[in-house]
Amino acid sequence: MTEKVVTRFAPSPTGLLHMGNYRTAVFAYLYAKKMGGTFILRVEDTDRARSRQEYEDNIVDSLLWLGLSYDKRYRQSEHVSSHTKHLSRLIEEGKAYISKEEAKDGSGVMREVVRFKNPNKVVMFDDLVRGHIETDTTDLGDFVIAKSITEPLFHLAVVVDDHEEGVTHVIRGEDHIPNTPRQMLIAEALGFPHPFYVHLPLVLAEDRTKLSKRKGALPVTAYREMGYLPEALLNFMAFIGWNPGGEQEIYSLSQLVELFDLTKINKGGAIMNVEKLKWMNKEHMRKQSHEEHKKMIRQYLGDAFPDDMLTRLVPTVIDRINVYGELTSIKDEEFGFFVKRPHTEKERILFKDDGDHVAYNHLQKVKSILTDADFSSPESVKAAIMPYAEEAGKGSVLWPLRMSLSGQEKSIDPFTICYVLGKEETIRRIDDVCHILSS
RNA sequence: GGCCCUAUCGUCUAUCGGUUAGGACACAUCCUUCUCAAGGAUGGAAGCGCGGUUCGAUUCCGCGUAGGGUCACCA
Repeated sequence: MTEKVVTRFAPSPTGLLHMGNYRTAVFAYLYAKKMGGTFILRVEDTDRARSRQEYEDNIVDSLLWLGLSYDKRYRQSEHVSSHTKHLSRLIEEGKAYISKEEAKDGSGVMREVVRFKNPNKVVMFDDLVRGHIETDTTDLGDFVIAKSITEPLFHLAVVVDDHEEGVTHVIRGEDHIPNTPRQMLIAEALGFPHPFYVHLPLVLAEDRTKLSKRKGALPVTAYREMGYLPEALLNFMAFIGWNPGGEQEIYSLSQLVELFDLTKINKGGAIMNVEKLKWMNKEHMRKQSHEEHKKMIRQYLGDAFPDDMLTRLVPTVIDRINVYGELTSIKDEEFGFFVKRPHTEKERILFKDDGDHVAYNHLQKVKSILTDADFSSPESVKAAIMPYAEEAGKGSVLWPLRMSLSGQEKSIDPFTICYVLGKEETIRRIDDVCHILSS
């Protein structure tokens, strides 16, 4: 019988976390769920001076938004008494000692810190993605594991917590590889068995260095604010450094859980490509229902659009954006004319060298066709108009029609515009333009 | 600099010794089209170098090269 898998995501609440950070959470979650195990969120707040509640809140928000629900959540500071207990034992057994030395803050005052007594040995472990790694710990020296008996530091806290929570797989970024030997030394001194180590390749910025805030990495909540779908972001993050094989790329969270396989994790770091993320977002948008589309679009378009008009407009909007947030900048230009009648000068209505009367006659004819036309879909409108347009010249008919309705040189096709506007408004706009042309 | 890790198209990747080295994003061209999108088709584009092992290496090993990570009383 194999042991039940327990993984954890252990961020410190000292800032807003970016995709590189959450990507480790994605892998830890996927593996735990795949194995029917437990996923723990441990907030590493041992640096009490830098830890902030708002950052912790942001971490929780982000995780839940992504769909990475944890089975347990706690703060490392809640376990200090346990850290202290094990630390005392280490000191009693001579495996750690209190050292009086000058504070590193430059104040010159003498302070006591707790150092681990390094046995100076070679430690080795078999990383589940990188294979065998061994390090001579001699050059690590007697490293500090606590500021005082009641103020444990990272390495000690991690080792004690992972053991007490029964963590079986430590899944983290490869920047933690150098920390692993220290933590193994502490675990051995405490008599704890070693968990499996899984060091993930790093998420890189454009310059191939570790992604970081100062290189422009955004907190994941910023992607939410930009109108990305959590499923898309999750899918994207799962595919940085991992691939199930095969050619499908769009997967839901539950499918990812089903497919996840630790042995298929890559070793090399990967640059995150925003263009691909946008494409993936569009693919996930396409999987949403009409109601979901409408709800999201309404958030960005506001109340200016009557409900029935918005319903008709939804498919076109979805077609034209990759991310909902794009609507913020294009809504007036691309969709504003639906709710605000365009004001168009005579010259812009004319197609190429056509004269006023040509456009006027075409519009009158189209108007009479549309008066009896079926407006139930863009296709039905198109079916009504096209025979005449084919006969009279498509540009000469369709350009003035589209300009009359939208006032835009570049816009959605005229049939869809008619359909969205509805018969009454369509005819009203044609009349307005005919009025201008005949004056 | 010490220690550690990594190496297939511009980018993300497939290949578990034998393939015309496949896919996706991006890009280009064409089709569609009154315009702009969307969509469809096509195309260019890769195994870091040198040695081994092997009948055969992108794949296994070594060396080199390049890149990255890490060296706190942060995590």
